[in-house]
Amino acid sequence: MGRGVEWALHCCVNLAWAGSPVPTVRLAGLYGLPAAYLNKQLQALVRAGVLVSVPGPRGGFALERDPSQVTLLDVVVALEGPEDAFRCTSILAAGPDGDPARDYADSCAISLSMRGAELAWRRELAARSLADVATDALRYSPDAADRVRNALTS
Amino acid sequence: MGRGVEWALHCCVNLAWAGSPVPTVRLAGLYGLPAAYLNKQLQALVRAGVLVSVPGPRGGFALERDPSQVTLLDVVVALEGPEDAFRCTSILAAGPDGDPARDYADSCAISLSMRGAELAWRRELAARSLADVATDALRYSPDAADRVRNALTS
DNA sequence: GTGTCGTTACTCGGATACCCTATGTCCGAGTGTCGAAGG
DNA sequence: CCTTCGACACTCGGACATAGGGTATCCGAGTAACGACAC
Repeated sequence: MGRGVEWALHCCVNLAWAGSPVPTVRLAGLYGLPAAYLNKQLQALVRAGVLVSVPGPRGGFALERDPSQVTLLDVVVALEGPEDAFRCTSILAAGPDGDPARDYADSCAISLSMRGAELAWRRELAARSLADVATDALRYSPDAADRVRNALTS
Repeated sequence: MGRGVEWALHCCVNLAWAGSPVPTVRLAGLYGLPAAYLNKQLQALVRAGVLVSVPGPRGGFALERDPSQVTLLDVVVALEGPEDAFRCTSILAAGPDGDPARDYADSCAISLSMRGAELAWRRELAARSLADVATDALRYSPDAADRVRNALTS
């Protein structure tokens, strides 16, 4: 999985705390990340409908929806793509008595097992929203939101 | 995820049906796979203790344990490595009031959520053995085992 | 004082290089098998 | 007929190329803010 996913998740939580648009340079400066590359990830989130971008001075990125309406799965899918990590290429089609024209993704026992595991993974990610994560973070360090807001608006 | 995982899983099920050592060329020939590269994957399975390799004529690869004692997770970990897909690099350490020396993997809410999801994924894979998969496959096409045995010993 | 306009600086967005890992290929070391020769 | 020996063929195992995607960077298009100017 791309490293940009970690950056994007942290940025989304920070944007939830910020409330107003924040430029990429400011977000990247928080953790010393390469701003231009982070920009690329945030663009993908805009295309996926997770963020909105505001051009010009006082512009930047902001959450499109309420933090409780954005799941971790939304962010991961936006950056990694919708296809599963395990790709069934239907190699059974070339096997003994296999039908070269058929798609075995829905009948091959291996494909089904792997897909079941990924489904469990997706279910966990879909059950956790940015708001949940932000709440957990505040439970651990209650003034994190204030510190982030200060750092982003200084 | 590497494409070799799919090949390795199918080969493991076929080896369970074969019972005796099968050379790489024979396994690759079943599905028209590149034999030398498949060999590389099988070597990794040997290093992980999933398969045993027998050199010389009448040699090849065979399962080290009973098919019911090999889980899908064993095969995946052998090829993809034990580390999680999501890598927490503790970028919080560089953030506001972050401790540059600390490892945030066990306290960062994002890291914990992602790890929880991967744990669910691993649990699913660990719950399915090669024997389970083979049984499911036979439920769909009952003579698959015979066909594979014939193709491997012809 | 107020409205208008031009300049400016700031932001995103896409186009452009680079590098590492997955992918694919090849040849050598080791070993069991088979056959022939000898007893 | 049985044993022994030697050559052979087969297999794994690791070392050697290649390609595609993640990673990183830069520059141009567009826009809102700000200040100056005219009324």
